[in-house]
Amino acid sequence: MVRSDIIRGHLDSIILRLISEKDRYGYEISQEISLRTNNRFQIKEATLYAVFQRLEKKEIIEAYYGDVSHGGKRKYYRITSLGKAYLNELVNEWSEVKEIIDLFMEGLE
Amino acid sequence: MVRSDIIRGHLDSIILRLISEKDRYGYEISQEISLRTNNRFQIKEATLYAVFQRLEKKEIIEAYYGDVSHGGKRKYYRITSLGKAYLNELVNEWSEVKEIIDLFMEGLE
DNA sequence: AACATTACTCTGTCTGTCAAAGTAATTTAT
DNA sequence: ATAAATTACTTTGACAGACAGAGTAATGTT
Repeated sequence: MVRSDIIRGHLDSIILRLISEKDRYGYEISQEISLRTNNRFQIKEATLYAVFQRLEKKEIIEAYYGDVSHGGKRKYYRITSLGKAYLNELVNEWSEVKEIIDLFMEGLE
Repeated sequence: MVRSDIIRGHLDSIILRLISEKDRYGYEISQEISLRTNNRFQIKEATLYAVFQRLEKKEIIEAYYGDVSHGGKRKYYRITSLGKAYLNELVNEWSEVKEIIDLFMEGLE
C-alpha cells in the first residue's frame, strides 16, 4: 500500500483521467482506483469529495444528479473543456516530474 | 519550472540521495538541485531547512559544523545507516508510485 | 565603505489529505 | 418483517509539508 502523501498532488490527475473516460460518481471512482491499482492505492472518501469541490470550483468538472439505483443518490461529474485542457497539462507535467525525480533516483535501484 | 506541490513528498528522496553521495551542506544542495535539473526545479530555502530538521530528528541524517570558507558557517550533513535503509525504501517506493500513476496517465500523451 | 554573495534560522500562513462522525436509501440475511 | 450490510455523499476539525518573508552573520568584490 503506497503512502498517500507520496501520491499527493497527483489525485487531480487520477480523478480527472477517470472522469474524462466517462461521467462518473464518487463511489465509483473510489472503487475504480482500488480495482485498477489492485488495492495498492485507495483514495479516502473525505479526500475524494474535497477534490471534487476544488475541481468544481475551478470549473474543471461539473456535477449533475443521476439515478438512485443502489443506495444513496448518485452525483455524477463530467469534465469541462477547461478540464480537458487542464488534464492535458497535468499529463505533460507528469512526464517532466518523472524525468526530474529519476535524475536523482537513478543508479540506486 | 515544475510546481513544488507536485514534487512534494519526494524532497526527502532528492535531498537524501545528494547527501548519500557525499556529505553536503544546505546551500550546496540547493545549488546542486538547480544545476542537475537545469533550473526546472528549485528548492526553497525555508523548505530545505525544514527537511533537514525533520530528517535529523528521525536520525536519518546527522549534522556537524565545517569550514567558514565563503560566507556563513557551513553545517554539513551526513547520512546515517538508518538513513541508507530509508533511502533504499524510498527508491523502491518511487518505482511503485511511477507504475501506479502511469496506470492512469498512459494513453493520453 | 558599500554592495553582493554565501550560509543558516525562525515565524506565520496556506493547502491538501484524512479521521471521525453523520445522513440517507437500498439490498441481503435472518 | 426487521436487522445488518452495502451503497453513496457531506461536514468538521486536525495535521503535516511547503513557502514567503524577514532576519542574522561572515566573506568577497568594487
